[in-house]
Amino acid sequence: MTVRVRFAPSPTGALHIGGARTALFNWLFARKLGGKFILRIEDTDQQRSTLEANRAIFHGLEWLGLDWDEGPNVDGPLGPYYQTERLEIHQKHIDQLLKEGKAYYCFCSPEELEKKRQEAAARKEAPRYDGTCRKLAEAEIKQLAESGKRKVVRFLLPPTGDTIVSDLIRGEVVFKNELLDDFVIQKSDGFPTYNFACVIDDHTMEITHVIRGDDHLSNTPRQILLYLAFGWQPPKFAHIPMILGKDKARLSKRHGATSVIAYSDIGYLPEAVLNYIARLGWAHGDQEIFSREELIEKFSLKGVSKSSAIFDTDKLNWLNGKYIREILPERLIDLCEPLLIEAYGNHDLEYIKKVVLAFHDRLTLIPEIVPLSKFFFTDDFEYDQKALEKHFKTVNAKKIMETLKERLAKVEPFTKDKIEPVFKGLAQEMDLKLGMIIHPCRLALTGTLQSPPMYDVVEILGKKKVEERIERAIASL
RNA sequence: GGCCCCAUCGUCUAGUGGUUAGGACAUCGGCUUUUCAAGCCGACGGCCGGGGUUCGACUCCCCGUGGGGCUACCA
Repeated sequence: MTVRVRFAPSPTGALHIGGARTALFNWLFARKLGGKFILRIEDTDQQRSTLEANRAIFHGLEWLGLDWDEGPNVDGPLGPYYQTERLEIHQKHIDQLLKEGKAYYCFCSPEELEKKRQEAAARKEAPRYDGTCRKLAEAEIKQLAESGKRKVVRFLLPPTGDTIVSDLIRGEVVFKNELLDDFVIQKSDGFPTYNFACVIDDHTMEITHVIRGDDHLSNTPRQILLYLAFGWQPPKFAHIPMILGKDKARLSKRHGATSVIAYSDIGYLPEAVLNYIARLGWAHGDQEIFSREELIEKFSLKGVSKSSAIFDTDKLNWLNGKYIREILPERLIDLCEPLLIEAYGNHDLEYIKKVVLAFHDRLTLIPEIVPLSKFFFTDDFEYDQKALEKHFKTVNAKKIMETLKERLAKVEPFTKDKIEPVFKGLAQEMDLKLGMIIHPCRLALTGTLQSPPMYDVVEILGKKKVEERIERAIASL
């Protein structure tokens, strides 16, 4: 039997980091085993589901390169792939349970239930549904229904016994049926609840492995009971650990960027994010860097850990820097160019390319190039105060700069291999350490003490700018 | 409250009864260099606590503690 897994987000917000990792593990599992990766949108919450969130989820998955074999926009034999388009299927199964006496109508209002819950809590009892409507007679049901009273459908649970979840990551987890209550499977708006729709859809879509967040483990016995009620074979389950924020609380907006797309906006590369989240809760020996192909090759549920993981931006940053250093120059240029144009207006593309390449090795996040390269695009910069004290207020600073200016004026063509000897020759003639020339020069040209290698900067800036800036420096000496 | 899951450096993790408990990020130091990064080398730093089991426990069992989850007409 071929493996079929699914990622089943609800479109109530952007694709967040946790969801992305769940999607990734499912995707890797399918790709590794030559199975199918299915995307199903669980949009049965009419209040919270939005079209925008739906698009955001696609966008996030696409950015990470997690393509689905069946799902929205990719027809498959077992669709549709929006849960709300499967309502007849759900209804049919609701009816079946009702008919078989495995489910029943409940007319208790939310207010009544809430009141009972509070009372139970006050008595320090578990807030479980008390089964009021379980014993309703046929005639009563009919009458209540005809009176237009809102109703839900509840699943009738076996009152005793154990339900065992056989989890691929956690082993066997035993739940006592008596601790569960008759949960709602169809809401008063006629929509199925999560636990029900999930089971019906997973079964009818022939899902073989349910790989999902740890937060669903406690829901699993309810779902298994449903499978059993239908006489179905449950899929295999694998509950992966959650991702937490620095404060060990579940990752949320409070922790800053949580949506995958936010990471794109901040300047992370999709391969870095992919690599990072793959390693959150999963390991393959000591290896840290994995290409997409390696991930597919090496992924296994056996490597998934049981404990939750804290999201560590520092490590993500390190990975991102590593990936940036490895990407093709053309790609880096494509990434940086719009940011530079936005910040500094239009400039010659060739010039922009040279600037970008000068910073290729020194970026952790793409947008860092904007402030770092400021001096390449504007004369409007101040000298760093401390640097000024150190490198401009030396006895022969003026002499050095004047001589440097004269010499550079004669360089032709103005390329770094012609520029370098000027600096070195000058140092030798004046019996100075090279730094004595380079430091003030860097300060004159960039206003700072940090820049790409000096000769590169001089060349890229060009003869005219270099002269102007050295003059400006001399004037301030 | 009840039930469930989890527990190795600050963080991500390797480990599967006998190891100097390994790697990575971060931090700190050194080297290199025209600066800053990068890179290389090194340092710091960990088996949550208590009981068992065993010749021997990070590893197995129990209890505690801590963290997380579920307990919705959310998913």
